[in-house]
Amino acid sequence: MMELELPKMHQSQQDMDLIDILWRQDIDLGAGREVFDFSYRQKEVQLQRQKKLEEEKRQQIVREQEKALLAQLQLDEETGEFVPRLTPTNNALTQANTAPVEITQNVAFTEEDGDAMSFDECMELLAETFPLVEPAEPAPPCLGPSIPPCTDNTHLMMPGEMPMLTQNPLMPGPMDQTWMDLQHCLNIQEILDMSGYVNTAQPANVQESNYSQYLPKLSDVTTGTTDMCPPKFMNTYNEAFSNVNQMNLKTPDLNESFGTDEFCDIFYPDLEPKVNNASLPCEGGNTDGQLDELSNASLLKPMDLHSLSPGNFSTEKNEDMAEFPDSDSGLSLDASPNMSSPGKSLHSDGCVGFSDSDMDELESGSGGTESDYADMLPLLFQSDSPQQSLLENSGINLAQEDNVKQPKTDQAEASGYSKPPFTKDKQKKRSEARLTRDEERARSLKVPFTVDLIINLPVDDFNSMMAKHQLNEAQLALVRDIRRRGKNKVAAQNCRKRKMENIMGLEYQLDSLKEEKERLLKEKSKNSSSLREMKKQLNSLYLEVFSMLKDEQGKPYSPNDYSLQQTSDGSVFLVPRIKKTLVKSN
DNA sequence: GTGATTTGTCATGAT
DNA sequence: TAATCATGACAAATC
Repeated sequence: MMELELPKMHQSQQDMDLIDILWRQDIDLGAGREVFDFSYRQKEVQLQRQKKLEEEKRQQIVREQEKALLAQLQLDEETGEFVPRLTPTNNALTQANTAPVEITQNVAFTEEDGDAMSFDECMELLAETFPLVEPAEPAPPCLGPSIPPCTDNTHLMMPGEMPMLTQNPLMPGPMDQTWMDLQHCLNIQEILDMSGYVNTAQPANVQESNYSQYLPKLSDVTTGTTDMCPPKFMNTYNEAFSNVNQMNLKTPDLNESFGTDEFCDIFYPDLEPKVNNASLPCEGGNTDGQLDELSNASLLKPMDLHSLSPGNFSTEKNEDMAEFPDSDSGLSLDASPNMSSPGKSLHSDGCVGFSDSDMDELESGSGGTESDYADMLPLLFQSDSPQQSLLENSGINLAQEDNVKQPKTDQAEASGYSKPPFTKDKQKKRSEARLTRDEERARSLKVPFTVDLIINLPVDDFNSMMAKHQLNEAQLALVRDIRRRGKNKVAAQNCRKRKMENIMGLEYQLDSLKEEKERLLKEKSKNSSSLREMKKQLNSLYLEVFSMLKDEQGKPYSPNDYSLQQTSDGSVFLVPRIKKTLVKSN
C-alpha cells in the first residue's frame, strides 16, 4: 500500500507545484489562488514566505556582486563609462557577473565595433522594448528627469532598479497601432529571410502557397471559356506538336520553340487557374482526358488493332500483297487494319494511297474494337472448319465490311480532310513492310490466322483459337512471337505518346514556374523597398524616442551609449551600452 | 555520306 | 505462373 500511495503523494506534490506556478503566472490576470484549489491556500502562504526570503537573499547576493564588480571597474572619465580594470581576474569576474547582460547585448557589441546600431539592432530593440508605441502620436515623453542615469555598471540596470518606461507617468498613451506596424515590419524581414525568396530554398512551398494568387492573371490571355478544344486550338496544337516532334525531346529546344505565353495559351487556355491544385493538364488523368483527346484527334493516333480482318492466305493473294505493300498493317498505329489486310486490299481498290488521317477516320467510324470483334469472332468459332474455310469466310466478311466503310473513306478523301504527309506515308509503308514479314512467315508456316487476329484477340479467345487448330511448335512459336511483337509495338507507341505528353506537361510546368519566379521577384523588390522605407521610419522613431529621454541634468541620452530593452513582462528599460567596452577590452 | 527522326523489336521489370 | 504492360536500348529505314 505504501508503495502505491507514495507515488500518488509525489504526484500530488507535483500537481500542487504546477498549480502554484500557473497561479503565479496568472496573478497579473487576476486569477485567485482559489481558482485552482482551496486546499492549497495554506501551502501558498508558506510558499510566499519562502519566496520572500529567497528574494531577499537573492537581492542581497546581487548587491554584494555589484559592489564587488564596481570595485573592479573604473570610471572612464572621457566616455563616462565604467570600464573594467585590465587584470585577468577582474576580466574573468566581470564576464561572470555580467553574463546575463552579455546575452542580450553580445550581438550588438561584438558584431559591430562601430558606435552606431544597425537597423536590425534597432528593430530588435524596439520590437522588444516598445511593444506599445504610436509614432503618429506626439513624440513620446522620455524618461523623466527623475530617472537617474545608470551608473551601476556592475549589473547595469536591473529591472528592479532601472527606470521603467511603461510605468512612467509621462509615457504616452497607447501606441499599439504604430508598433504593431513596426513589428509587422520586423515580421516581414523575418519572413523574407526565412522564406528564401532569393535562393528559392523552399520553392515547392512557395509555389503551392502562392500559386493561386498569380495564376488567375494568366487567364487574361485566355481566348475563351470553352471546355472543348476549338478548331483553332486543334490546329495550333498540331503545329506545336509537330514542332515538339522535331525537337528531339530536348528541353532547351522546347523552351525556345514554345514561348511561355504561347505555350500556355495554346495548349491550356482554360486550365490555367487550376494549376495550383497541382493537377496539370498533362499529368495523370487530365493528360488522358485532354491531351490524349487532342493527340488522338489529330496527332498520335493510337493504334487501333482491334479492327480485325482475317485475310486470305492463298497464294494468288500473296501476289496481290506484293503489289500493295501497304496492305498488311493491322498493327500499326498509322495503318488501318480495316484497309490493310490482304483480303481488304483485294476488295478495296483505290485505297492504297489513303493517308493516315483517312485511316483514322475510318477507324473512328467503324465502331472500334467491339464491332470488329463481332465480325471477327463468328468467323473463328462458328465452325471448326479447316483453315481454308475460315479464310474464305474472312474474305467474305471483309468484302462486306469494305462496302460499308468505303463511302466514308471516299468522303474523307474528297473533303481533303487530311493530306497524307510524305514522311508518314513512308513510315507507314515501312511499318507495313515489317508487318508483312510476319505475315510472310506466318504464310510460310501455314499459320491459319491473320496477324491482326493473332495480336488482337483476347487471351482467352486466342487460346481457344489455338486449341482448335493443331499447330506444330514452329507455328506456335511464330504465333506467339507475332502476338508478343504486336502487343509490344502498341505498348511502345503508347509509351512514346505518354513520353511526349509528359514532356509537354513539364514544359507547361516550366513556363508556369518561370512566370511565378518573375512574379515573386517583383514582389520581393516591392517588399524590399517597403521594408527600407519602414526601416527609415523606424530609425527616425527610435532616435526621436531617444531625443526625448533626459537624464537628471536634462541632457538627452545618446543612442550610442544607451539602448532600450524590453523585458519579458513588457517593461522597457534604458540600458547603458557599457558591455561594448567590456567586449572590446577582451 | 551523315545526322536526325521514326518505328519496330528485344530485354527486363512491374502489374 | 502466365499474360500483359511499361520502358530503356538498340537497330533499321527514311529523310
